[in-house]
Amino acid sequence: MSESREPESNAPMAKTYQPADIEQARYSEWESKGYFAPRGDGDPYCIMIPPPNVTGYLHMGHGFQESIMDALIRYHRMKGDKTLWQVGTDHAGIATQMVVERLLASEGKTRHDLGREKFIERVWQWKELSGGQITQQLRRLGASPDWSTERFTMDEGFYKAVQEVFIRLHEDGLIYRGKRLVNWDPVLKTAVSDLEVISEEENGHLWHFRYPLANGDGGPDRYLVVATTRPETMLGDTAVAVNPNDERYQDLIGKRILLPLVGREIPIIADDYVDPEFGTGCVKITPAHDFNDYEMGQRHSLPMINIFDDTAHLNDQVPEKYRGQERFAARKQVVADLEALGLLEKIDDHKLKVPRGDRTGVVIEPYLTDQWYVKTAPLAEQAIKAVESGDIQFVPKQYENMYFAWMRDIQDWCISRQLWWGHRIPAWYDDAGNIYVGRDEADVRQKHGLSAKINLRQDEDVLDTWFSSGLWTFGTLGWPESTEWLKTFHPTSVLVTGFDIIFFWVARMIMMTLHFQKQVPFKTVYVHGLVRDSHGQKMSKSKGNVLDPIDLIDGIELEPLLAKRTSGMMQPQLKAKIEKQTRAEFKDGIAAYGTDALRFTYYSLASTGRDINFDVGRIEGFRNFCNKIWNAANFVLMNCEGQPCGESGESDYELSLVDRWIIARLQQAEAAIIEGLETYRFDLASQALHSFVWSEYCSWYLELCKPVLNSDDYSAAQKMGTRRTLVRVLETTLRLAHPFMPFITEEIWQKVKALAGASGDTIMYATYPVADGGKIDEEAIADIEWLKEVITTLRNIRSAMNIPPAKKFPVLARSADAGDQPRLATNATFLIRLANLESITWLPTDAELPPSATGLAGQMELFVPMAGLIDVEAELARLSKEIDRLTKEASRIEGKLGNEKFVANAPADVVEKERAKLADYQTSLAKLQEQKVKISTLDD
RNA sequence: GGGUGGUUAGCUCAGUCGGGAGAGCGACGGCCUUACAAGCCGUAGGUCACAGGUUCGACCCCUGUACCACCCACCA
Repeated sequence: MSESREPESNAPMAKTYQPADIEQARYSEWESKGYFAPRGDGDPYCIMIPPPNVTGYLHMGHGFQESIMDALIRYHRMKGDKTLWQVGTDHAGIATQMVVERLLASEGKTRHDLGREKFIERVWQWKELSGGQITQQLRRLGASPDWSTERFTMDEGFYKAVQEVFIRLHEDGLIYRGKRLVNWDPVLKTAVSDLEVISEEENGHLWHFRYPLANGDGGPDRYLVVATTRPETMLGDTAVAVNPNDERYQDLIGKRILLPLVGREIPIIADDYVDPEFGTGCVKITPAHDFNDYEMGQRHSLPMINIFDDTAHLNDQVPEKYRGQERFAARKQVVADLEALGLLEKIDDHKLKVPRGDRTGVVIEPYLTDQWYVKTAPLAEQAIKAVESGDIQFVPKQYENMYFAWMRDIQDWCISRQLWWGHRIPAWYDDAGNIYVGRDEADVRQKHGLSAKINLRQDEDVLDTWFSSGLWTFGTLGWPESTEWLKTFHPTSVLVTGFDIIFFWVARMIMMTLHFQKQVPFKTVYVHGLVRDSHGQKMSKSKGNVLDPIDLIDGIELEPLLAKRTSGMMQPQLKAKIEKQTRAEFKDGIAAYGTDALRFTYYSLASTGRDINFDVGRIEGFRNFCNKIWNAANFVLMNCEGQPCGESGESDYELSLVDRWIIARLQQAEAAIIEGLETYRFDLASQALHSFVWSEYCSWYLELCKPVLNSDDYSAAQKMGTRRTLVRVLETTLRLAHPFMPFITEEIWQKVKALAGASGDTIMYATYPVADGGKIDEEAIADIEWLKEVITTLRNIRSAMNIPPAKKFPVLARSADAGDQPRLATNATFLIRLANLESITWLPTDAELPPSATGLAGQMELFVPMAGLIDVEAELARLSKEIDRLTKEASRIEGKLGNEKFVANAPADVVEKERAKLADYQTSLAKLQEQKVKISTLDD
């Protein structure tokens, strides 16, 4: 990493592009000068950053997402909008608490050793220590948020907003406390929401047990067979259910089972839920440990026996033998004991969905506890309408279906977490168990007229992290105060996010914001895909395929990269494989590509609605693109510095055909790039920019300038016109490219702005180019396209004939098209230079031709005399190939035109076009065939 | 079980209104040509997943199938 230095506008440009020399220095300058803050009186434009975890680090997904936001922000800032990019971080309750607990574990302690207060202190310390990392990394990406208003979801203001929201929702009857089954993570010892449970299919078993009938009901020789995937829960069974219409069991409904191992008598009940086709048609019912059983238990008023403690070990509701056993140990024991009793009928292999915590990966236990809930139905109704009405639009649109499907079937949201790190729930209990909600204890006492004698204790739990992030768009702008910023920037313009948090975050933000702010939080949701590795694999530590955006910017040697990928692994046995893989893919480590190249790679891959596969080969190509721009600028400066180029508004210049052509192409590029930005097609925008810069400006325009600038045949006015165009198109291109490649564009812009007659302290505030249709000179475009075709044809002959690049040769030309001769005359200099010709001579149509290699450009025939140059065989082969191609094309069109229905039904202009094409091909074919005959005779 | 997206060159992907299949990277051949070898010039490479249908005409519209990815759902 290079040391940062002050940018020097007057210093000559380095020979090659060295991003490390410019990026950090430029960023410091921007930030210190306060360029990122909103300014001016334009239309407000605002993006809220999805707040990354405060103790997190930047990964490829962030890099992608922030790059997209920054492009939008820089584009709108340059357009003159009053632009705010609100930045901040999230306290990320579970994730952060887990990190700190892991730290404690390495010291041999648990959070309980410290106690709540000390533990929270410890988390704050950790936050102060590591909290700056991700925001520093954001800076490395060139992100331009307004750092002066940075927020944190547990800062003072958020604390107030969260309390306010909780209290008001409670007052509105939209928050309630209830005892019911929740998803319980026995490692974290907290409830989690439905979204935090990932169910995946795993191999398991279906155990069939015999449940004998109770003594008075025909037992113990009569029994039912129940099937279960979770034998240990039988200790909490309070019924067996059958389908009411199942003929096999009609006589048993209402009778009783003597539950084995436990000795409890439980009823046989009838319920429609039971599928007679599945298993034996008999289901054991454990209302306290299964969501379906819970509902059935409620329907039939069954007792609910909770047999687990909060770590999923058996409690004293079970026979003594099993108490204290871990759930999977208990499973084995129960099966063994039932088998010993002769009650195990059989064990089948069975695939089942196993619910696991998304953080811990442990099996989630349905567990009966008191929790706080948000009643979501009324909120969801508004949220659905907002999207239906188009007040909020998803890009791409198909995500709206996903959103609707979830919203229409939304469950109440369990918002309490049995954690320590987070917003503590503003509720207090008296000794009688009455609940009071308020800002603090004093507020509660005052509000409810509770004397100091009454003992109050605050709820121990904290709120789900997403509860506070749901307030992000308005909470960051000062709510509940009605601030100027809130009025100016809310609703925000667009939310840029991944599909994975549409339910977690986007949906909840929409509900919360509509309820409290009476506005949508954002007008557009741009949903981007997941960044995967080059083979489409998810990046993960255990796969060892993780790329760090900072490593792509700064580069990294092989050894540190290996160390990074193999350290701190959960599964050390994968180390060797990852090492081998990494060595194979990055035998020389990763080069330093710089931020601009990384960003451009993201844009080029950002088509909508699909994940992106990140290939390091791509970034190299775009680093080369940066170098291309760098060198083009070098060339422009070499030719323009100290020379008149109309920088002071002089008008005594003359624009050539070539100048008018590149200006026209620039307008087209501008239109395409803006279209891409406006429609979130960053791939199309970046492609348009790339091809304009490389394939038009560099490959053709710069080359076409050289003859003008280096020859005495052109007037001062013509030269000035060319220099003026050269530098102004470059300057405009830099502005066009700035949202994508902020650093290199600023660096070069500072050096060319004066020559281009531009001024300003930073390109960030320069106006974004707008296409001017009046500058699209169709004639110039047609002429230069013609010129390119002629040059390409001649280069093609050179290559096919193996004429060395340095060897000049003469060319003869003739044409039936009257326009060709003047075109040729006008552009002869360019032709000679770019095709490296000795001469070019116009022939009358009836002139005698020497034996030549032939090429066609439109109607014009180009001849390269063969004397000493041309390989007859090669030329025959070339002609044959071209004749073949044209013949095929011609016959295809003949077929089409021979079809009466086509001629009758297709639009006239289409038919006419086909006819013209055919005529064209036929003329060309005739010429080539004539040549072929002529050359063949030489062959003998 | 329901739903969404995808299948186009060796790889990664564009493809607008239905009318002669494109880009980048890679490959191959030739060049240290006075901005750039991180470059220049040229070349090759496609049964647009498959099967039907609509149409004068289908990568594109319709139906079905296969495979891949993802989302949702309570079958013990």
